[in-house]
Amino acid sequence: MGIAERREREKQQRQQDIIDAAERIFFSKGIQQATMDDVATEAELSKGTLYLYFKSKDELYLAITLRGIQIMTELFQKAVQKPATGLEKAFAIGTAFFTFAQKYPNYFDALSHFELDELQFDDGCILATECSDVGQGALNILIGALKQGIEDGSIRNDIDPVRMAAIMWGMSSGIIQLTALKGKHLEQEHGFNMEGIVEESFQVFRCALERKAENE
Amino acid sequence: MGIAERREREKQQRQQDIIDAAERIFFSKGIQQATMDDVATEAELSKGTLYLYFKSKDELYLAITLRGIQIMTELFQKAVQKPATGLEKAFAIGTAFFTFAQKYPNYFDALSHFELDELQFDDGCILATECSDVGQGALNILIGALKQGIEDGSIRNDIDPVRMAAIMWGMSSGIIQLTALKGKHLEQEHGFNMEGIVEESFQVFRCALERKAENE
DNA sequence: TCATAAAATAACTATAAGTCATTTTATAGA
DNA sequence: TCTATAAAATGACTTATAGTTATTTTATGA
Repeated sequence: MGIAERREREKQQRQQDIIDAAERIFFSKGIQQATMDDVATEAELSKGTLYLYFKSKDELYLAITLRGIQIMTELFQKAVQKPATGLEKAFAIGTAFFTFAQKYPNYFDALSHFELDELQFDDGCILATECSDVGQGALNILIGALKQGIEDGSIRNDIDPVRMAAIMWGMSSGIIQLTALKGKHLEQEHGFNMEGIVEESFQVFRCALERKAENE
Repeated sequence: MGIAERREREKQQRQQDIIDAAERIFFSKGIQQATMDDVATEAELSKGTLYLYFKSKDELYLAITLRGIQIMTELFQKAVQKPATGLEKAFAIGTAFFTFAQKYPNYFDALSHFELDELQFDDGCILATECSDVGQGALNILIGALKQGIEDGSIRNDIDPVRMAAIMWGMSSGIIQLTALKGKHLEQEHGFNMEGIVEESFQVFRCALERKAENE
């Protein structure tokens, strides 16, 4: 049944086209200001058609969020390719996270809002579940790096990798939100550059992860 | 002019009453679901009257946010009363921050959203400015503690207190968002308790703040 | 060529934020 | 006490926009 397959492909393509249009509108005007009519016009479709593909405006934004999380996860996967030790991998992931936030601020923003408002989506929302799952996959990469580090001796062995990954995740998110959102303000008011903040944050993590001296 | 003063007092009181009503509505239904008509009914006023006191729904929510930030700042002020050293004060502030988030989750939620969406308010918005200012005051308490710690020798002297305060602020916010929002989920899925996460986060900070051994 | 199903449309409804002409209330002066 | 005026409050109204649905268009297979 080649036709059925083609139609399915076209349907998928149309869905992606709608997300493309929604991205352009949402990212340029801001989600609050953007309307579904805007998106429909941008996608060269009627508004009703949008609702054939997405249940609501929130769900359409969630589709964009998922894209962001997927991109981030891919960056994490690439980041752990080269480094040898677990510690180095952990820092490579950290760097990738900051790079992601800088390169795709709109996706990072979407991610932040998702994490803050995740509970508002019910369990039936497939896209929300997928966002959670893919996000968990990203976290698993970090957990894996920490585990490896404990084994290869580059990371202290008195930490629980899952707990520490959660902590690093939360802390990194917080730092990036700070730098990404208030970066310019902090630079102007306090005169310190954001890369320095990020660098210093890494020092904090290094201190927490590295094996303590034997004489302690 | 005793009458003018009384009227001013009454006006202030009414404003507070509206915020009270809005809190009950917003906190129970959620901001998205709550309507200004709901608030008006709860406040036993007409909707038009609400708009005599607040320019918009967002601004009304900002008034609630400000309350939260003020409460948090007061907790910080109390927290630094007892401890002697700067390091102890810093940790007392950290504890106060976590306590605040646990005791007033709705205020913490408001604070998180404010930090994430702060830029959407223009400079003319007095309430937004006030939130920023009071929030800066809270941060200044932490900065002061770090400065004192550097002087009294309880905190290593190779850090910049302002930068480190910003980092600790960002990281703490991130951790609390993680524990406050996903706490139950993490407990069920991964079986670790939130207090442990918070405790371990403190260890990370301790490691970053304490003076290194002399032999390094 | 026609019947059918899938896809798309656009006019429609519903909801809720925000406004404004009007009414009510409180106060100061006659 | 009565009245003019200003402040405060009202609620019906406007506007904006998310979401729905009856209808139309298009593609497919017999």
